[in-house]
Amino acid sequence: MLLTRLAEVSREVAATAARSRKTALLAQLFREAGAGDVPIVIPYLAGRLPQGRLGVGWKVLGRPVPPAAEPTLTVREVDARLGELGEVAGPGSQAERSRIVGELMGAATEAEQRFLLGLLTGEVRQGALDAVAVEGLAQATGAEPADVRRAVMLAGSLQTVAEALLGEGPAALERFRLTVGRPVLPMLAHSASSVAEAVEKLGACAVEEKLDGIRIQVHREGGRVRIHTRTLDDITGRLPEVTAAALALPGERFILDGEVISFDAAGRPRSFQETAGRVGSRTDVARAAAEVPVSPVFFDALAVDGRDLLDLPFAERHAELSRLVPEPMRVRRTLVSGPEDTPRAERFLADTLARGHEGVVVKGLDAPYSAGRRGASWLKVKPVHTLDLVVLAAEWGHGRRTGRLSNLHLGARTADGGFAMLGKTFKGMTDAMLAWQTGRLKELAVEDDGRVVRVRPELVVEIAYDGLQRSTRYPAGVTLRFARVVRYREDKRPEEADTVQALLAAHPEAGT
DNA sequence: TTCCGACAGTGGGGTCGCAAT
DNA sequence: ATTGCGACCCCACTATCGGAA
Repeated sequence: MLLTRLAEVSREVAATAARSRKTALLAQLFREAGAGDVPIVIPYLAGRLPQGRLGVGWKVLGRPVPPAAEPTLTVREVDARLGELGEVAGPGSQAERSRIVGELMGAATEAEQRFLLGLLTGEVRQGALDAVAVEGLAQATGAEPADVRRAVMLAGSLQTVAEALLGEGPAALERFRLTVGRPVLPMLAHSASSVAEAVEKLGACAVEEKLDGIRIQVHREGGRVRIHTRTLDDITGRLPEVTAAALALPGERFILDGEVISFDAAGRPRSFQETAGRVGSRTDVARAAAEVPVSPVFFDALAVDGRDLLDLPFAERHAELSRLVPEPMRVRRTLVSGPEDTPRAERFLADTLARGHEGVVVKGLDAPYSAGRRGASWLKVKPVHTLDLVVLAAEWGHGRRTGRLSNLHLGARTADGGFAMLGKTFKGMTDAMLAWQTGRLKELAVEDDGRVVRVRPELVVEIAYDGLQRSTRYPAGVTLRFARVVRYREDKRPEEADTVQALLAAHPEAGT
């Protein structure tokens, strides 16, 4: 199959709004692709590269090269060239990658170049990624979409399922069962604004502490332990403590879901930055482990004694977890009978925060484990802080925000009457707000370099955020975590905005 | 040879709009 | 009405490469 066909379908998919039409377009293309091309075509149209990391970004891509006049590239050729990219390493590799990419781009037409660029930079923007590709795959093969989705969750990979399905037909889906040793996409949580709201929605529930660490899925089969992240990366080698803990448990074949986090000598959780830095260390794990030891803390069991627990109610899965994992290695929790019992949930949240944790996750007791989804039965509740900050500048948006000023630079007042930038945000704005702020900020503009528009610091905006992080990037030494716009405060003048000093005083735990 | 800056990739994430249910 | 998905981009961290010292 020619690459130009993929580029064409991707453009069509991007141009249509209806999901059903996107699905139909993808299904048609999957049918056209022969058995040899399908393993490449499906990931490409789902916006991902089968090879994973290639070491190609805007720098390696370099300057645009003149496009070819005629489409001649086949998807298999492209796949082979990109495969080469993953192979090169060591001195001179960056230049070599640039050369390969340049050659590939030179052989591509303008439309193909656009498609490849999106693929390589992870910005396909066709409004159809994995989930829509799954639907298309189901349609192309006559399988039930729900069965395909489940197989993808259990296999942890769309590609594997696609190959089996196209080779053997819908019967192949049977093969994809929960297997100890093969990672499964984890269940995710939605947000709720208060425990009262969460308990109201879920009724009888468990309220669990939410630890601010890294999500882990631990598989043990006999003496073999594997640890995976949320995106199913294998990080076993970086977490010897977790491997040891799993081997010490009185079970031979299990899959556990939990969090890995670092506690200080006093037993308080270290900052997310410290835990994440430790988990990210690969070169000298022994030293990293000595400096920042981590502990696994589990909250769910997907399999015990090789038995698949996914479809059991959470209450039963947790009972299995409790049998296998001793208390300190499980998250703390309390059971709440329903809305009338909300005060208990609120006390538990207050206690959890006092112990230095992020918040709580409220979980319905009846719900199965929804692998790979944001199940409505897990609701996280975290305290939200707000500040009135001043817009210092804004960046021009992309995609559906093209032509709108989108990403705001936020400043707090300093002692000398100026403003210190604390970070940026593009979140929380409605289309109406985007339109309004674009007009207002243009009035205040003092400079536009085509990317960033600097403005007179006069517009006050209310910002919600989850806390402070240490920063080497910003002058105050801190930045806001997960900042988002709540509303504009036209009733406030910049002199009334919050100060850096007050912010630091409000977050002594940031330790600056 | 060693150091340091820039780049790539990965972790954590919230909210909106739209299509589908 | 509600749900699911994709788009919108953030910041911090580590590893690696490439060029400067």
